Amino acid sequence: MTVETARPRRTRIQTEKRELILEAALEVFSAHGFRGSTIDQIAEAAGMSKPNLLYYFRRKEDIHATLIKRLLETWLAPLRELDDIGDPMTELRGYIRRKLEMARDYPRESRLFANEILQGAPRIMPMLEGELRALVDEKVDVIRGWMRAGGIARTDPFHLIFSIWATTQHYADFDVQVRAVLGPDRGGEGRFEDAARFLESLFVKGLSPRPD
Amino acid sequence: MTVETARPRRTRIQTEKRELILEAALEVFSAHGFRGSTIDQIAEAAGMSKPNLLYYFRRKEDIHATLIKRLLETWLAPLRELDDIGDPMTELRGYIRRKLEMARDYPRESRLFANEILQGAPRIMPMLEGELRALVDEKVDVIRGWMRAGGIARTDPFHLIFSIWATTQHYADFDVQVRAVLGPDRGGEGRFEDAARFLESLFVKGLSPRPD
DNA sequence: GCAAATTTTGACCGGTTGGCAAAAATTAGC
DNA sequence: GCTAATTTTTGCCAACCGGTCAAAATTTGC
Repeated sequence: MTVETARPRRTRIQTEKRELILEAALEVFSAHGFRGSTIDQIAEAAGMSKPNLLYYFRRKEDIHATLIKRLLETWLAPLRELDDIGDPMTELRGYIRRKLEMARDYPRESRLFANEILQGAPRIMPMLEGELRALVDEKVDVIRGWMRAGGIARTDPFHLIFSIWATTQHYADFDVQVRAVLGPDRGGEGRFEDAARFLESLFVKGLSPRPD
Repeated sequence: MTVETARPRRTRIQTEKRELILEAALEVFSAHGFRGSTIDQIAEAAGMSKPNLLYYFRRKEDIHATLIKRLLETWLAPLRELDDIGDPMTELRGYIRRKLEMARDYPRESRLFANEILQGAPRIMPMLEGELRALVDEKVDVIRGWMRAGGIARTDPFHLIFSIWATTQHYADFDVQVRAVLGPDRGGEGRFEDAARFLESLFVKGLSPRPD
């Protein structure tokens, strides 16, 4: 028995306007959280009136839900790519770099997610306990395999994943703090490369097998 | 020229009730953010009526501001303790442990702070650019000294501090995600010790000088 | 170019929210 | 025990917020 996902035939205008609204909503929600954002704000950011916006999304919740659902796809992609075959250390470095690139290129998505988790994940709890947990369990097994094979040091794979999430997403979620502390970007290749270099060396050295 | 901080002589009841309100407000604000929280919620959590609460704090903003100001004191304390004298690696391990203990013992404060930063730090920007930045600069110098002396590996001290903040606060701010992924606490010494052990080994190994 | 479908607008509504004011109740000082 | 100061309650209001509705404007299919 399959669930009918009644494909909602959309007109050209509907497709365009919905996209416009989602873009505006991402901007607003990521900056003020769900309750902190008003439909009026989103409507104004999208350049339309509130009732007009509500013609495309009947509820504020619907916009948010659509945004979150879409975000999760991109969000878990890097972890999904963590591959069994291939050199462990190279795989992990790749994962860290991809996560860091996401924090740089999609900071609003990161903050939207952070907002949701901070408030107790009221709308995505099932996904955390289901899809996310299953995926992490799967990748933890991969990492454990690497540890047994001596490719990386034996540590807690769960907390390893947490620490990669934390350090990379920090640059999106705590961006204003990072900027305030570092001051105006002083030339060079910029913060991103500095952060990438630091994290790479921290994790590579920190996880190298039998160092003494 | 000193700024007169007109000491507001308080009665016994005022002292007690204000404390009660702040405790309730911390609970509410940290869970729902500033805009997501209502005075009514806080009043109910404090066991009093809304107008009664407003007798002690004339505005919602005032409660929040008081909370934030108080939080910052405790928040920066661990970093202030980072001491020049003493073994570098021991100092850093101590700092990591203290930050992790704070995430465990004061998760609400951590989330209050995270909420504030996430929303662009509208109320504490000056403090970030002033007090916090100065303190970090000072400690960065200490760390640089250690690096020159060969006590720890040469890496970017700013990003080192960021990564310690990120990894430790993660356990408070993203608590629900950590719980969802790890599942019900399965015996043993618990998550806290696991996290402490992992982070300690990651940073100690990752920062040890000339490993090869 | 015309009818039907779609999109946009403006007016509105009920509930919530932050905050005020004044009176009533309580407490503190003597 | 009486008075003045403090605390609490009741009642309220104006602004805001999510959402509805019906009519007007526009676009689409032919």
